[in-house]
Amino acid sequence: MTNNTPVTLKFLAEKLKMSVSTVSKALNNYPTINEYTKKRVQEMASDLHFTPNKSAINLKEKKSRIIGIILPNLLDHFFTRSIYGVEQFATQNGYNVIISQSHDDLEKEIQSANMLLRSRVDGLIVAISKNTQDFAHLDQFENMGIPVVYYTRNPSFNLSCHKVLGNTFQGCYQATKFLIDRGHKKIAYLGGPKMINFTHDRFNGYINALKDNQVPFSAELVAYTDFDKENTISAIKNLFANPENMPTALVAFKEPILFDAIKYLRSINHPKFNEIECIGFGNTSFISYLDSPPIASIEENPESVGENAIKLLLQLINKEIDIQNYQKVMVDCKLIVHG
Amino acid sequence: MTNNTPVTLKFLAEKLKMSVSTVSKALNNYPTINEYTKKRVQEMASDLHFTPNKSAINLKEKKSRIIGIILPNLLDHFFTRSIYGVEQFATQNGYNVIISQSHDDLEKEIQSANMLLRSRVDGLIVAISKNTQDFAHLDQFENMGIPVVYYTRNPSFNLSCHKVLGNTFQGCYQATKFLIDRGHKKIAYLGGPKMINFTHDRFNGYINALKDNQVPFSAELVAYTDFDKENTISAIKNLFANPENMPTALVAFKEPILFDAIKYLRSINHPKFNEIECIGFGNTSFISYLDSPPIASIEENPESVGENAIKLLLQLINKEIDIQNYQKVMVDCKLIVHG
DNA sequence: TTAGTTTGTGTTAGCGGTAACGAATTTAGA
DNA sequence: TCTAAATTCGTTACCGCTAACACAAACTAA
Repeated sequence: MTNNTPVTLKFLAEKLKMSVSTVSKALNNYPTINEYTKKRVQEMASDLHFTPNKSAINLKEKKSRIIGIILPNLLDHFFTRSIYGVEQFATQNGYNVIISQSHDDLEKEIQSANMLLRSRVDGLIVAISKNTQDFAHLDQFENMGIPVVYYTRNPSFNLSCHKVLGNTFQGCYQATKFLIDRGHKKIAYLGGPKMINFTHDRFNGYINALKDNQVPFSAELVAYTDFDKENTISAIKNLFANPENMPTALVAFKEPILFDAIKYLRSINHPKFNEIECIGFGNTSFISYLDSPPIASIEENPESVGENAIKLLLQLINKEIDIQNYQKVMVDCKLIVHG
Repeated sequence: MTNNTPVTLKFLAEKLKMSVSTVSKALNNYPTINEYTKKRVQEMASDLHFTPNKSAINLKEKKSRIIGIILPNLLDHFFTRSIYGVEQFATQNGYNVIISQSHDDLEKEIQSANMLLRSRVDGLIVAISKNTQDFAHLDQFENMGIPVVYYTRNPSFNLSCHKVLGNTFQGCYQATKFLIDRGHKKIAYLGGPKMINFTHDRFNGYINALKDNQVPFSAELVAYTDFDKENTISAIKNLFANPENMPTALVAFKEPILFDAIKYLRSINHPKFNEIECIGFGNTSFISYLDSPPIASIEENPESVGENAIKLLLQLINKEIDIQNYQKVMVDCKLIVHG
């Protein structure tokens, strides 16, 4: 059943004994084409399963109607959920999406960027790898007039770029405030890698909530970890080291890390384990299966982050916003209290 | 910093006072071009950040070096892990990957297929939606000479297609055998939606393990559910309804569903709860956080499934295997016994 | 009747590359 | 010294599609 002659406009034109341009215009519903002619062409096209060649159109139109996304990985539900928001809105507006994972590796991120550049994407949405310090591979896009929107993970020091972020300050503030309102005075904070930009914002949310509610800050109650379990455990050990200053609550920068912490605390039979109340960023669906679940989750609304990123990107593509007029969009978090 | 004149071959040629073809051949390292000329061209190209336009190349070459993937969704770790296998091998061979989610919706699957067809992907890897009965939108590809490999979810009745599957029969057999070897005689089986093709294979694995080990089969110990929690609970109620025929072990078709089952059994304070041993398909990372974890997991090796799919696809693209010579590849599961 | 409009279709150039073919220059062999 | 064979680069057609422009036929108005 394999056709050897591809069905092109030219092929249709020959079959119909018309010119290619008439066929093209008929298929694109040009007003200058006779209705009867349009019908004939469109019928022939569907009979022969004509599929326009996107490469040819891209070449001619100088746009691809493709949006590129670069993100660290697809195993993190934050990212997969954010893609959902991007895809929805992109598809509605006639754009397709190419997703590329960097696996948090700068080299792979550069490869992905170059690939997407060659593919002449109309715009790029990117969450940078944790090692990205140099941005030459991403700056190329703007140099070619292709807008770039950084989302979530972004070059924090750089103001000359478009950003869409979760309002992680507000999320952490709200969580801390919630714990204070429940009577906690010793609230520990377990932060993430200091290279990732939101780490600092979250800490500020924590600090500000303490201040605004006259809860004294103690440096002993703050520790940092990364995505490694061992480091998390040693951070937790430090937080719970001083019997005079024992935390009764914990805010963690990411839920799986919080689960490691909870698991450890239980494994050592912490005397007041049942009284410790925890909150982490994420709102993982697995929480319902845990025996000692966090009291609440900070829902980061990844779909909304993704949707805001693509909305901004499309405005930039359509020149509704000047590419040099750098935007910063914040998406609020929501505290989900678990039954 | 935005360049208004795009850097094309023509532009380079004018700068260098050479012809486009010389520039093209120099960049592609043709042996007929003088070494010194090549050096000049390549330096100029990198100075001006020349990026070849993929659309133009695709149009000329009649291939895109893009592989399309259609899958139900990215929230299921089986699929995201399988993508990893595909991407790795595709990238190594100079192919890029476009991922498109169907969200288990036939209409979206058709849209994705048409989009990928217009993009002239060189090959397609697809896990069909649970509602896909008609395959016209996928058959188009083969009609145009573009190979399609079905993976995991595939049209079970159709032999005229390429398939790469997890050996779900073997996985379920092994799990059942493991439980038998641990002395269980009453092993319940919780199956998935009957429309999904692997459901039947898994059941056969279960049945055959029983037979081969002279464990009597009881229809009371078999129930089916889908991805809905309520249905899972009512299935579990049925399985544990008869006090004369109470299961001591359980094999479930997917881990999150198994977790729902475990949670329910514990919530009703099942008298022998601690003695019940469970196994599910998946090997979710969350298992380590559970208090009553399954005794083992059936690791489906999604990365390997993905890798086998792309390997087969590339062989088809390269005509190392005839497109009509339909292949079926099985990837074995592995039983992972926990702690 | 003649000129100006309207309507419908064809001609053609160009998007950015590739590569077959031709042509000019240099080198080698007799 | 002269011819044949390399070596190196340019000319050109083409991939599939779009759209500006040209153009012919039919229609309208004066």
